[in-house]
Amino acid sequence: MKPLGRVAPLKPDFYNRDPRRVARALLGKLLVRKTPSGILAGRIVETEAYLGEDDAAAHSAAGKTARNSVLFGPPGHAYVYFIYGTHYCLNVSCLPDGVAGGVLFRALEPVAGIEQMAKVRGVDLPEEPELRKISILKKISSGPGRMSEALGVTRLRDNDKNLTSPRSDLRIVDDDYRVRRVTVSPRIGIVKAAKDLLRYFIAGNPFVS
DNA sequence: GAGGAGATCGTCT
DNA sequence: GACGATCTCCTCT
Repeated sequence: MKPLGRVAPLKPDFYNRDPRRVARALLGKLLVRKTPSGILAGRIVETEAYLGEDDAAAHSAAGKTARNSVLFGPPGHAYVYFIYGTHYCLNVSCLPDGVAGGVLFRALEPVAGIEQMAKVRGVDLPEEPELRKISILKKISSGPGRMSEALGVTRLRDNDKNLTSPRSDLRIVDDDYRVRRVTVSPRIGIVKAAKDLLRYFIAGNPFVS
């Protein structure tokens, strides 16, 4: 396995299909951020699919605006939005240029740069690895706002970034991790289309939000 | 551990 | 002018 910063990102074709399939396929992949002080990475353990103009809960439901235009663009681009006056959430666009759709990243299992991510999150991480309980590690990147802060994702910095470019400092890579079982449930925190089973997570993974 | 309220601002009505 | 694809802190148990 090459160093994480040198592994090629997933290609546009991976995202050029139904968001439900992308959301499921993204589980187990690594979300990687390259920074001057090192690599930050987490395994994707929880996602949600947003289907586009037919999905009442999706930002793209009311049509294209300046805010959501990335969702209508080519596949594999980052859609970052600001919510509740405090948090950023990261999505990736799906389907061909001109067709809306995306996948929200909801939780990561920290893999690399754990100390650096804990620091920016304000999480007090014990020196001794055996004292780093799951309950502490979960505070780093379990939840859409938390994982965005851990990786330094902002709208200004990352919105519309091409995650499939070899030059991108934010990318998704496959390290051949095999997901055993996926569970599906309703999406979190929405009112419209609240019953649709469009949330996907790795069964039994403790870092699910 | 559970539940409730406040934070805080860009976006759309 | 209302509200949201959330998180944290505080209180009560």
